[in-house]
Amino acid sequence: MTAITWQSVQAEALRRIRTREWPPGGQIPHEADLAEELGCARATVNRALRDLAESGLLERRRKAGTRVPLNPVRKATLEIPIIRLDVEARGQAYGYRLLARETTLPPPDVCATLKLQAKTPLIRILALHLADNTPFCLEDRWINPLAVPEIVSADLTTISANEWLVQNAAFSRGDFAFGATLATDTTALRLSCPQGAPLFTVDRTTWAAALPITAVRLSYAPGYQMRAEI
Amino acid sequence: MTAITWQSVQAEALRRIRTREWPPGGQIPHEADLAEELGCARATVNRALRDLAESGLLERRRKAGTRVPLNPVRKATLEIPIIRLDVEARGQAYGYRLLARETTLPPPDVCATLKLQAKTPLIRILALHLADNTPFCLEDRWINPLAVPEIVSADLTTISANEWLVQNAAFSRGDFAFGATLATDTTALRLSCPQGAPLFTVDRTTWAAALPITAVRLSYAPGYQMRAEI
DNA sequence: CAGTGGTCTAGACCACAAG
DNA sequence: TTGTGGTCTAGACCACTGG
Repeated sequence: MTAITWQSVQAEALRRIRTREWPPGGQIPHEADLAEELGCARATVNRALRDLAESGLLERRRKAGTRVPLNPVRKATLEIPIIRLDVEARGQAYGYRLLARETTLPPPDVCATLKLQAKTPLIRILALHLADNTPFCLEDRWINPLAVPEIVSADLTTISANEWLVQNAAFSRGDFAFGATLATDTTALRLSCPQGAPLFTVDRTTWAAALPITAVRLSYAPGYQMRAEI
Repeated sequence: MTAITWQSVQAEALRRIRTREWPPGGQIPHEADLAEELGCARATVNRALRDLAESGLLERRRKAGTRVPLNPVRKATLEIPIIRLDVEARGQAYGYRLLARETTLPPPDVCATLKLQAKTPLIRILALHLADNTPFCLEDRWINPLAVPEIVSADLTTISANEWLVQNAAFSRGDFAFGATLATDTTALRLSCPQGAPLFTVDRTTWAAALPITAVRLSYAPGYQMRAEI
């Protein structure tokens, strides 16, 4: 008969935060006290409060205790699916077209983001993702063949580099930067959109430990929105 | 003498996923088996695998067991600070200017996102956030006074609505949509940027249970990037 | 129906950091 | 130094869901 779950403890904690029974900037009781008050084990309280701390609603420090932050930095979770699934989730038919593939020396900015010597040849991929036969997203990618040697023999005309890498190059770390850019003339042509249209872009870099795997810029067709919840 | 932590179990699990010792699409051993193999308690294995499942690297289902997903949907964590802290974290001086404040009937699209009757008057705020005295972000906000009555007497000339709401209106749910828009003439004027510049925008709606609190569009000055890690 | 993950407990020890 | 959260354990029961 365990009516008390960590979720119920969490809900009660949330209530106290919202009602300011636990005021912003203030300490809250120790885990042990709360456990006794609520009639459950300390581990249960720990689970509830740790979870709140991970979403930014509490700050916990050993010895210092737990407090309600004055300026909570909320954490939203962003789901990063492969592009094909993103399209299919919208109920549209996915299409893919490889526009270019070459092995060449990367420009300085790509070297910098990947922290590579300028003389390392990389594989460059240019590809278009389609939704219901209209351009959805333009993929401009650089791949480090030293990190994923199998890529050189991969057939990237039927499967996108995006998807191939997700399935074949487990990475340990990735950086994302979201921004807005103008459609240049060539980009506009490829995305079938007006020149000068505002494009939502994602710059992403992935690493296997210290070894850079790939850097990619995804330029989404006008109107695209990336969603998240909190 | 507990040399085995849930982090070490997680690292071992990650290794097996990366080396394909646990292949994509395949089942992995039960928690109990793993616990025995690794010489720790099942709770420790549970903590490690649950955490991996939360980042999308494993799929767990009662009775069905745990498997490595074929197309992992990775989860990135976005930190959403109040704008002032965002500016200050860049080492810039924060500034704020209230451009307009009125109580009026919202346009249909705002009613729709907030799921309100068209005849509900809302508070509209237009404000500019500055970094080192240059425009950083334009805030166009609608607030439901029924959700936060105290707002009507708040002095929003010195503290931004952004900050005031974070501190005074604990919300339970929020939606985000990130996109790119063109700077219109008036927006360009306010952000001191060329007309037609690409702007990174965030549309955010927050709720207290079923009660809509606020809808806001943040338009960032050209060049702004939002970052995340995985 | 039965196997798997989900969770709770009571107790213990430990790591960290504030004072 | 010492209080606080972080974690592990061993065992137990439960909830969900696949077969």
